[in-house]
Parts: sequence; C-alpha cells; structure tokens
Amino acid sequence: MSKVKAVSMNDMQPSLYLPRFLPYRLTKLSGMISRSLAAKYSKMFDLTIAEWRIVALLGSNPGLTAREIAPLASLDKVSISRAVDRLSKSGRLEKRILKGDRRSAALYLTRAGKTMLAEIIPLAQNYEDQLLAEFSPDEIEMLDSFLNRLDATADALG
Amino acid sequence: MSKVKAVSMNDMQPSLYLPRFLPYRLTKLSGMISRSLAAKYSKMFDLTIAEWRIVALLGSNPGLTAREIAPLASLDKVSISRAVDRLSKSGRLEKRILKGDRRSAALYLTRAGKTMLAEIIPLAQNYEDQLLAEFSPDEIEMLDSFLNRLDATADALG
DNA sequence: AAAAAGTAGTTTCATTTGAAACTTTAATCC
DNA sequence: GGATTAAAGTTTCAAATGAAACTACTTTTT
Repeated sequence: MSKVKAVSMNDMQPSLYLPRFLPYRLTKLSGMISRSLAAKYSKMFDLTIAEWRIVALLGSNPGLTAREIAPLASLDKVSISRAVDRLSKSGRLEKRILKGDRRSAALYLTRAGKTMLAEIIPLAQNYEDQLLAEFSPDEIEMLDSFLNRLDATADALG
Repeated sequence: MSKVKAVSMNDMQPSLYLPRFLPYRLTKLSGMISRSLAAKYSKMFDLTIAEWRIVALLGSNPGLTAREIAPLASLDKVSISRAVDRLSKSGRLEKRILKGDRRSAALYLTRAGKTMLAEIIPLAQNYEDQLLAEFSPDEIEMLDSFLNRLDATADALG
C-alpha cells in the first residue's frame, strides 16, 4: 500500500448528516409533539404524560392493575406508582385491593376521572387529526404500517 | 329530548386506543431507539446524546458556536454548555474564543474527537440501516417525506 | 462616551427521573 | 408447615434536566 494512499485513508472522515439521521428525527419529532400536547392539555388538566396514559387505558380497560398497565403504557412501575398516587389523591382514580392478591389493586376511574377523560379525548383526537390533516387515508395507512414495522424492528434490535 | 336519550348521551364515553395514538407511538418508538443506541454506543464511548449530536455536527461543520448548534441539534443552551464542557475536558473538542466577540467560541473537534467520530459513524449508520433493512428504497423515501411533513406540521402546531 | 439594553454562555437550584433497596404478601420448596 | 424464593408496589437516593439568575461581554441609545 502506497504512503499516499495510507495517508488519504487516514484522513477520510466519514460524515453523518444529523437532520437526516432517523433516531434524531424521531426524537425531535416526538419531543415537539409531546411538548406541544403537554403545553396545551397537560397543564389544562394538571396531568403528566404518565397520568394521561393511565387514565386513557383505564377508560377502555377498567380494573387493570399497575403491573398490567406497565407494558400497555410503556411505563415503569415507579412512574406508575407515582402517577396512580397522584391520580387517586386528586380523586380521579380509585384503587380496589384484589381479593385474591392483597399486594395488588385493580384501578378504576372515578366519576371525576371519567368526566375528565371525556373532556380530554376529543382534544387529543383533534390534535392527532391536525397532525394528519394533510395525509390522505392511504398515506395514513402507510404511515401506520411504517410505524408498526419500525416498532417491531426496534424491539428486536433492543 | 327524551329521558332515555339524555341518559344514554351522558353515559357515552368517548374512548381512545392508546397503542394507535400517534404521539404515544412516536414517543415509544423514539424511546426504544434512543435507549437501544445509548446502550450500545453511548456507553462504549462515554457519550451522552447531546454530546453525540454536537460531535456529529462539528464533524461536518467545524467552527460552529454553541448558539449556532442549538437549533441544528435541537438542544438548549444549558445542555450544550454542559456537553461542550465535558467534551473539552475529555480532550475531544477545543474551544477557540472568537476574535470578534469574546463571549463566544468556535468549536472544533480535536484529533481524538475526530478519531472517535470516525469510529462511531459506521456504527450509527449501521444501526439506522438495520432499522430500515426491511424497507424498500421507495418506502424509505416515503417515510422520509412523512417525517418531514409531520415535522413541519408539529412545528406549526407548537 | 457613559448608561442602558441585549446576547453568549455558565451556574444555581428546584424538579423529574429511574435504578436499587425495601415492605408486604403470595407461591414454592424441602 | 415453616423456610425460601418470588412478585407487586413503594420509597429512597443519586443523577439528569431545565428554568431562572448570573457573569462577561457587546451593541444601542442618548
């Protein structure tokens, strides 16, 4: 190998264009969306993202336990414990110790919790609709499938 | 309005299926990817995400200042200040106070910084390639355009 | 040209986060 | 059936984060 070639190879700097790097783009996008949603609605209802997710889940799945919520909401048990605590202190959620296992509690929205959820859902739905306003139904379906595939791949790589 | 109808309307609970809610999906996806990348490479090079972004940017844009980096890396000035501090303490980055404005410094990768970047880029690139391995070139192009559009829309909504 | 206002980057401080340790209860093992 | 191991949630503690205050300098105003 010639000296010239060796030098040129050492100097070769691979480069990476950050704004096109998928992990960066996804983080940036999800950050913008989360901040935007939090600014609009979390403040309005005094709700963290973890709390919002739990309330949304309990809306359609009343009686879930903390452990069951974890994978469905992608939250760890510490976050869930704190969120549940706050939600139950603010009277939006009720814990019912399980007959069969007293370490665990089935979680239910109270009337106040349901009322709040009924107010938030249209706002959340509307935000999502705005995000996708310029997408055709076909495009939405494609985006959906892309996200599912990326999710599965990322899961496999993790 | 009949009594029956009124009751049924009060009981009507709108519901939101969390796993299909775009903000949730994006946050989950970007979290999985970031954690996976961090586990693999950030540890390996003792590099936070902010540091990685700054190094990547300086690789192709030597001499940027902290203020210029902020929008390019989507980082706030506090994060940049800390990341730059750590990078310069570990000898990967060098600050050169600007002649014209002594509050500000042009930032450059040192030789060590460049060497490290040259090692990471192929790994990062490879990770992205794996994520997209099942996507055809056309699909990649579509994904790219979807992300750009979502980015622009989210920006407008924020 | 001194005073006021603004900017680049740093530091401080209070909050958020998550891993590890802990408590209580349940299941499994001699 | 008492001892051991495991599981559900909670608490603790240390690190990460980010808003606000601060420092050092520059620009604008009068």
